[in-house]
Amino acid sequence: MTARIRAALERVAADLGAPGAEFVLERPRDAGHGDLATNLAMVLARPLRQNPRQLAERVLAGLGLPADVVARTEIAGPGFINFWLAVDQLDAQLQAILGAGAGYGRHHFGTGKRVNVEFVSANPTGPLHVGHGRGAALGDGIAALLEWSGHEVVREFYINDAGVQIDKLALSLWARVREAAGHPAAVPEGGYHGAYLQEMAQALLDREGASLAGLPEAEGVARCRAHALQAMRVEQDEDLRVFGVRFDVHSSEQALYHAGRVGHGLEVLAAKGLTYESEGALWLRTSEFGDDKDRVLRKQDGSYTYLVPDVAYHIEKFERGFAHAIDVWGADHHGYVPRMRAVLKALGYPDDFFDVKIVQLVKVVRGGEEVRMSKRSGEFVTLRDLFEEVGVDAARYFFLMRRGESGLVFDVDLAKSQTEENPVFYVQMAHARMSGIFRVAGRDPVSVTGAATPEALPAPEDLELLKKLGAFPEVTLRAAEEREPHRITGYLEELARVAHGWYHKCRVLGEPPAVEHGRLLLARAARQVLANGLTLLGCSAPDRM
RNA sequence: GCCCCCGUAGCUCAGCGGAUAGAGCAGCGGUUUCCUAAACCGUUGGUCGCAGGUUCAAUUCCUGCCGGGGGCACCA
Repeated sequence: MTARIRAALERVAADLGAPGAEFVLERPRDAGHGDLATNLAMVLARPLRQNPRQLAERVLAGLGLPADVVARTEIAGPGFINFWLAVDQLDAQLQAILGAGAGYGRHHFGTGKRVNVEFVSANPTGPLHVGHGRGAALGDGIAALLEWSGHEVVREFYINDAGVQIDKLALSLWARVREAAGHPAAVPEGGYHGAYLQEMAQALLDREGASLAGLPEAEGVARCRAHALQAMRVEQDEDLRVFGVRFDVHSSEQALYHAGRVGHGLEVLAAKGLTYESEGALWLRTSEFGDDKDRVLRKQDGSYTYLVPDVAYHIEKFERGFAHAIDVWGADHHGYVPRMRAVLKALGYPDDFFDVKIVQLVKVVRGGEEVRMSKRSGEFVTLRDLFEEVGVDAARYFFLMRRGESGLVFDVDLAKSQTEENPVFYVQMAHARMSGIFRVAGRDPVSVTGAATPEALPAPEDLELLKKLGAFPEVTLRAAEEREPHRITGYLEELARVAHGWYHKCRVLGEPPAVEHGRLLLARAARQVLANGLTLLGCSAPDRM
């Protein structure tokens, strides 16, 4: 439908002497401006040197769209052309929703493209906290949006299992093991003080025996390192599994070294002439590609900086054949973005290969007071604490409600509340109500088929609901293009509001047969779209609450 | 000092360069013989941080300020 009008507009633009004019044909925010509106006449005003409203008349005269497609048009405001679609197009829209079913809202612009979405990638040095949860929800949400647009998506978790932080973890656990066995010991400067390491130490002693604490330090630390890495992985994986996030690939920093990928990365950079030696260190010329300054790759002491394995990792992603590599990073890494961009640009990768989505901090509020978290002191809110308290659905939904770049206030009381004020509840309730109609009717929604005549949907609320349902594919398209799941939550809340209003105003069961049938179709469509949206966000769509 | 993000209603936030800037909550006023009142309807409330610029058109793009947050390493 939209495509047909767009094509007609393009033809008229060409006829008027402005082929290829860039105009917009969209669903206006204000229902009083029709079903579709275009700014074509205003865009043409400048090149054709003519008044936009006069041009709009010439455009309309040249369109020649039949009355069974467009029922009415008008020229409004500074030169907008508004279109009202013929009413029987609305039944076509209803059939499109029911016909597509669980696939309604999917797109194909990504077909044939492989995309890598890397997220969470928490250091294996402690339990996942709420910030990781936001990253998990966002990364999974973006991955789902990309799948919905036809991409082949790989969800990937990068394990920073090498480097200084892991050394500290191993030393910290070793200290706890010694301590628990009655030896004098202290968690080192800059180490991890959380209670979870005391528990882990005790569990390790129980399993291995007290002799563990008497091992020579080097061996004891090595044992602790191996155990801590493994145990943290298991714990994080389990949290994520319960949270509904599954990864296809776990990439390990250690493995990158072992597989020679790090050396390969350095060779690739050197072969492009991007590196040079200075002051005993090896540098990368990132400043020529948008970074503030050049960056060190190999320090004076011969060890590599954090950048090296990370660059090697992104080279590897490119060489694995991904069209896009999307990283979800915490706000504390945002300063790192220009540097990585510079490197990949220097390597000559396409501009749209690498994209970073930043998630700002999460502020957890309970009873109107902020719940503080501090990894150092060991007092923090873990992801598990949070979703065990509010439920996985609420946690995922809340994490996705805001754009990643915005700070997020997570109101625990609101997330738990079973009232209209809680957006997850509100949206799920709308789905449950639609389901309730079929339950009372004793019918399977899928069994309701056929066409809806205009007489079968007599109320303005019927048409309003149908229109809102019709907007879903545009929302998923834009959300996928921008990689912004919060657009889905916003839409679902609008849809839920319209659906609740419709439910209240428009009876279904017991109406004249034609109306009952039309509204059952509409309820089925609404239930489908609500379910599709919730599924896309990783939330359940309950039939009753 | 430099970089990034944010600044929109009392609060939390939406708003691909378009029309009279929206929603939820809070406030005020209503609604229930009814498929879940766990709901619905109406209404009050705005210098879109400030100043320039580009444009037929700027909350949106650009520049500079102001305010809030985050980041600045041969740490990860």
